Amino acid sequence: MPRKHSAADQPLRLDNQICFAVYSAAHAFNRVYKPLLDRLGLTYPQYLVMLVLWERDDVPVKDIGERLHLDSGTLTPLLKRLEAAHLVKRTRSSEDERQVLIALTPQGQALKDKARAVPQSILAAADCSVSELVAMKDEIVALRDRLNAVIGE
Amino acid sequence: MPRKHSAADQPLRLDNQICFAVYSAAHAFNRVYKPLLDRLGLTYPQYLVMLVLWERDDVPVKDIGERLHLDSGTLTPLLKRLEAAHLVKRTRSSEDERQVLIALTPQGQALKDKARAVPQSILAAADCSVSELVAMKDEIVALRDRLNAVIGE
DNA sequence: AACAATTATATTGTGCGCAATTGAAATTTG
DNA sequence: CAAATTTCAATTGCGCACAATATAATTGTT
Repeated sequence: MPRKHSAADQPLRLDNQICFAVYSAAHAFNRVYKPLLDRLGLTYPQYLVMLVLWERDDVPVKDIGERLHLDSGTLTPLLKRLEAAHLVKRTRSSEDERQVLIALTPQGQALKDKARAVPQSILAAADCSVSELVAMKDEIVALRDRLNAVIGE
Repeated sequence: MPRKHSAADQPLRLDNQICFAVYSAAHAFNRVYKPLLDRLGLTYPQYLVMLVLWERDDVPVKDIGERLHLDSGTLTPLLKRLEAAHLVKRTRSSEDERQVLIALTPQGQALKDKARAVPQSILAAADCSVSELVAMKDEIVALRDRLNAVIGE
């Protein structure tokens, strides 16, 4: 008897690819964030860096990179733009001259208050319960970590 | 009595953000795909375009853009690179001179065979069952579509 | 101490991704 | 049918993202 077509039957179909689901969801998030972050004067990757710094300040570039899985090629120019916007200060560590420590300016600290409205707006846009989102987040993180394990880190 | 800290308590913590889970998962996929797609001479976005074309050929740029949620600013140069690689041909439609139709070359068609190994490798890297992946994919697509609904499309 | 290996950041080059604008072709409207 | 509007692709400019390389500082080894 004839079977229905399933994902396993047509692995090259775009709509069967979880990677495209993730890819397009990331872009959708970006588009939802854009107007919210425009008010803060931040791009989405800059917002991620600020989230890291709002948790802990005065950290080397490397720590931010490990947290966000980004390298210096991405972070150096991004951090220079944040410095130009007077949100962070970049200073070479005196203990280890190789390191550049990133500290928040008073404006950078103050921006955290304006940022508190952002997660609420995102939650509203996602249009589902917090517990559902947390469950999905945990699944996606677990998948991400398995993928990262393959490429060795 | 004291409560445990939950995601809802600390909405600005990086690890509580589903958007970062999605963002970092997309990058993880990219890194897993890279060595596989290098053998095909494709980047990941180029691979997505080829997936669309392998399903249906000879389509206007706009159709590809709608399928992948990408605009001409992204697609025009990407398609020119695919043309330079002799994988597609770009021709203005005679019926509607505004449209540029994208057709696969014989090499572009032939590349599909080499691409069949890719999804298997990704499945292995994801290290979980097909049914789990399909379930996650459907959840992520549903979330993406709710986000897209908010920004109006 | 001298040398080699490692580490942290910076730089260069390529390819997205998207906003804003342009220009040409098609459609709608008066 | 002519003018206004809409549509499609291309272009420009900016900001990631990452590979590859460079440079300087630190650490490890003999």
